[in-house]
Amino acid sequence: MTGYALRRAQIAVFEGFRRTVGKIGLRPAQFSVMIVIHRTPGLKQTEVANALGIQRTNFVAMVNELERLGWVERRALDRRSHALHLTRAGQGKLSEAMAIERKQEALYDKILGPGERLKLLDMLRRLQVGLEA
Amino acid sequence: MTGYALRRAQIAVFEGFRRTVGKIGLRPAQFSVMIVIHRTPGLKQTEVANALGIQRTNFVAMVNELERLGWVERRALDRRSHALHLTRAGQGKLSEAMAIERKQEALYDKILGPGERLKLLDMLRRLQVGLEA
DNA sequence: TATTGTTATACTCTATAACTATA
DNA sequence: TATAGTTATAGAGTATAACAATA
Repeated sequence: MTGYALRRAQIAVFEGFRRTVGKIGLRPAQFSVMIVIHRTPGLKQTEVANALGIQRTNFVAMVNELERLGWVERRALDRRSHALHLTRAGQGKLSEAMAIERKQEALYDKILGPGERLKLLDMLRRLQVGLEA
Repeated sequence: MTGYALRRAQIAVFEGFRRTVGKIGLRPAQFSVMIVIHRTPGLKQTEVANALGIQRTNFVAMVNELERLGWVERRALDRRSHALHLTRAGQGKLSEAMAIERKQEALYDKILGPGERLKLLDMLRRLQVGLEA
């Protein structure tokens, strides 16, 4: 029941994401990656992947694509590890995306009623952390 | 942000499902299908698929497998449509699964605090319905 | 003509094993 | 010996197009 409700709501929200933020060429996972790199530039690939619950093995292709798109760059830390940074184009793209996303969040606020969205985020976070512990 | 929180919580809850209900051989989607058939026996394939947001084209293989497992049966309504019913074995399997799932829901209750789980379900439902409208 | 079920197919996401090179 | 990144690969889940049989 809880799992089903979560799944359906997540699908609906992701669908909204694709219709809005998606228009400028960003998928949900790419958006999350760029936000982490923006907030903590210089993290290693594996660190970014771990922070997002992505396996480092699947993360390689993602970084390849973001690099190909010119939004992210790998900088050698030593001869086996790469630090991730947003390029100037990546910063711009992320700003665009966040502006669109803010409108979506405002929509969720409207649907749920005043203050309820923050309450929802808190419950989701507690549920996730409580289960992963 | 909301999408990300939803996704992470959903993954955590599904992971819990697989570790518990999954032990008796049911995946989340199969569980949801069997619940719908249990609540409204005799629905056509397409009706069950629609109720769950599954495309009828992808639903064929799911019903095939549930039939092969002996939990669901197709009964001809006319010469082109099938009504879906749980077999006796399917009823038993679903009862087992629901008993395990109830324990999981109790865990979510404990993690979230008294009454909060119902509040969460209500918000998720309103968000989903609000977005699909 | 529209509906129901179906097949084929492709694409994304995710999971595992194994490898290279470096620390 | 452990770590970081990588490749290859397989399995879910999901999406579209096209079709046959039937209403």
